[in-house]
Amino acid sequence: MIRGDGGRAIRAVLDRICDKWTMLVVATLDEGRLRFTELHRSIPGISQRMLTLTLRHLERDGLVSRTVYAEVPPRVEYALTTMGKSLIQPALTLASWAIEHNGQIQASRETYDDPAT
Amino acid sequence: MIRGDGGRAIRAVLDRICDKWTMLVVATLDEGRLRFTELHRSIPGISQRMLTLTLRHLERDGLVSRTVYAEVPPRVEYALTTMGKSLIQPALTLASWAIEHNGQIQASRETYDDPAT
DNA sequence: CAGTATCCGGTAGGATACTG
DNA sequence: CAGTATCCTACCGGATACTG
Repeated sequence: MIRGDGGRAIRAVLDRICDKWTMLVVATLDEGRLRFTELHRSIPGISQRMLTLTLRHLERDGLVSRTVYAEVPPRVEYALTTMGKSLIQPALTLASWAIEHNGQIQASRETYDDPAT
Repeated sequence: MIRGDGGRAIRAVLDRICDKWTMLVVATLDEGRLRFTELHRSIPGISQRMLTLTLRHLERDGLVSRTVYAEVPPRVEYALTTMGKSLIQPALTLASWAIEHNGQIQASRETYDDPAT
């Protein structure tokens, strides 16, 4: 199935979720709707710029909803849409694989990098 | 789980499979062991350079095995390792999600990009 | 608070040419 | 056949400063 369309299907997802922050933002929002600053605090290391960009992309793709409240000071809340939530399970499947095989991969790298072998 | 370690687990996979060609190479090798040129032909658009790099990374991570036959002209065969094969299922889960939601995402983008709205 | 604007360095990856 | 070696560019993403 992956190669069925010349890789376009799988690439469609990968292009969407494989940047540095998207999965992390989605995973964070899985715990509930959050404001911009709360997200910023919840994701260590992300810059304002990248958080904004990531959220805009997710909003454009319909994975995240953005709600602006007409208050002073302004309040903006982000939440996963139904489609956004549906991404969590496939992502978890992949995450499980990562956790399960991370040790083996690290070991393989050390062997590969070791000039003595 | 995704955020449990600050996103390191999921990022470990993503960093490994999210470059432009890795998943496609893995998926192609799922159909059987192949030589360099066969892979090159099977994956439209990939350059020799990127195919080599991708294969080296996969080999380093222990996902792909490389067998050199002492012949003239040289023959090199690539195949998925057991761990490499184990990546296929999680990848398929993600691919299914992609195929299932691609239409919805495209629609969302068009709405988002339409200045009339 | 929730962004935008600008600058800037590193790197992914394409094109091309060469080799054991 | 199965790669290296180089060059070159686009763009990802960090740092910083400014704003409704």
